[in-house]
Amino acid sequence: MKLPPLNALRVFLVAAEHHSFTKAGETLHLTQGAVSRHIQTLEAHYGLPLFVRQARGLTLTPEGVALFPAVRDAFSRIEAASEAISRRSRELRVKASPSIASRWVLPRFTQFRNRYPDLMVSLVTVTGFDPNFKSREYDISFQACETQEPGLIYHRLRGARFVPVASPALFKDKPRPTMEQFLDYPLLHPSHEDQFWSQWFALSGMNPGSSIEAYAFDTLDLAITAASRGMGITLAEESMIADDLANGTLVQLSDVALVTSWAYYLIYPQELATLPSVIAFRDWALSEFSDTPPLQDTL
Amino acid sequence: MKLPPLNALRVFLVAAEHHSFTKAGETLHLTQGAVSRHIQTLEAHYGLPLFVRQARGLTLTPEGVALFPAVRDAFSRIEAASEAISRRSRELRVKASPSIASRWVLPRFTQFRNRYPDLMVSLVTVTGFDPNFKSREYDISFQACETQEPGLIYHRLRGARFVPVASPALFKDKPRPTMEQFLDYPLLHPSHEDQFWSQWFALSGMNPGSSIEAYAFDTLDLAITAASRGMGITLAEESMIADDLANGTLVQLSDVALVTSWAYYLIYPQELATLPSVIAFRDWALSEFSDTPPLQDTL
DNA sequence: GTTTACCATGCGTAAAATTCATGGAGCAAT
DNA sequence: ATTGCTCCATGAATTTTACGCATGGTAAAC
Repeated sequence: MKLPPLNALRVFLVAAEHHSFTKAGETLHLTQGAVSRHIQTLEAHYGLPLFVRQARGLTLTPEGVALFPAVRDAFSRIEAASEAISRRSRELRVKASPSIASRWVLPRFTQFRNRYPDLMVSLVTVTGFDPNFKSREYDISFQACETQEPGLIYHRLRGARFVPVASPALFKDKPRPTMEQFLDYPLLHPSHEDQFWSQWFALSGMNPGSSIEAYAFDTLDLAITAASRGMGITLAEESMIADDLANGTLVQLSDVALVTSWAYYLIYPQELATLPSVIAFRDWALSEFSDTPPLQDTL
Repeated sequence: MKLPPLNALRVFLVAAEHHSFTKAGETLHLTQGAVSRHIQTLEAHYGLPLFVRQARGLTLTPEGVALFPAVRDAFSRIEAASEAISRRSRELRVKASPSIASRWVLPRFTQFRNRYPDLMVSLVTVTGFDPNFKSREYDISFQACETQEPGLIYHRLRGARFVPVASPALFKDKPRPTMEQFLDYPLLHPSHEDQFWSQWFALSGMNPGSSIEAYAFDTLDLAITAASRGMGITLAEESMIADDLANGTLVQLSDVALVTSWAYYLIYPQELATLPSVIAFRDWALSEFSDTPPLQDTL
């Protein structure tokens, strides 16, 4: 394959569009002389003239006419593909469950955006997990999970640890309840399915019986919000309540923590592992969210 | 329109095809280091990697995969168009009537081919004249004509002048015939239609009567060939018999020349006027065939 | 451990692109 | 004709870029 000088072709294209070397030079931020030389190079390559130079204006020779649409199409094809792939490097869609989104990601999100102002980061909070990223609705996902799918890269962030918390207003002037006194208050369940409270009591050596008066919530986030409004005592994932404990909205009622068998992971498809946006977000998330020092990346 | 560095794109294409910078370098007659730098340039332009470098071999990132077909298609489009237009500059189809072809063009043709060995010149000897070159079967034409069509460029070569010639063998030991004795020999007509002999005799002040014993031929060439074989006396166009007179195959029997109202022209379409092959052939033909010094080209 | 086969990179040089300044050709208006 | 204007072409100098060379590093294979 013997291609003509490609940069000269680019100049040819612009010159042919403008019917002027001078205007082409302005468009390309070149002098008129440089344009002239590029065209000469191209004409020498083909051994024939591409433009008819007249004092009144520039016209294409039949060969120039034949060349023009091919060059235009070829370059617009390259341009389109380039645009497509460079957009992928500037956009990042992060998926998180509502709880993780509002309690983990959002509080720290502006920090990330400030560090990478050119990156268009969006937060997707679909519930349910598309395990193979087949829907392509997001690029990287915060996810609590136990199994690993092939083709995906998993970075463990931290194990989930649940501790009992409540609003200090719940107790008014009374002293904080001991473990045994928890049952005097409404127990808020952060899940409809998992029996977090039963497991936690078992861990503490208690058996409060099966009839625990309680409200159950859809998400961990909602249970925490309810607790912070004084509705009762809930089990909250430690990493989600740092702010609330710090500003006194919630108080931790015990050091006994229920450690579940699953952990939170940051997950993304292997084929996105080379994207700078994915790499940047991963590195940031690991340093922010992990409970262990950053590991050597397996990549 | 902001295009990526085009030469780097070319290198990317070859490297992607070979899955190797080293092999790409060999193909492109570059060192491996130069290829590496081109790819770096391209990756810096996009801000993302296009190749995954492994010790075992090179693979494309998803972005590289997306870019590859676009670049391949774009360059092959340019290549096809380039091939089409540069072929036009290397080929030239010359049209001439059989007489002009065999008596004018062919004897001098090798001279032209030797001067432009890269040019593929072919001689087309269709009879009949496609006045607007619409059939596109030939690029430039030798043609005797009186009228001019718009869109075509005409270069006058020479007027047609007919003189009587015959083979010296026709007269054996007898002296060459005078004008009045021509009728003792067969008169060969170079045309079925035109009454060249009647016009020539009229020019000479003779009236031989309407019943001239004669053979008529389809072309000027055939009549000359017949005369050179001793079949009789013919009227021959001067420029066609230079060789025969020089080597004694034919002898000229009179200085009286019949000058017709038409002339021979070299004709080609205006849109081919910029082709180097057309220009080269035109200049050569004018210097070889013209009976006047070269004119300033009107183009 | 050693070799091998890659790609990356610092540095010096060669080549190419670009600018600047100037010249020349065709056209239009005076 | 003459002048002025608008383009493109071009010689020379300069800046920029590409390239080769030699070397270094890394991961797999022997």
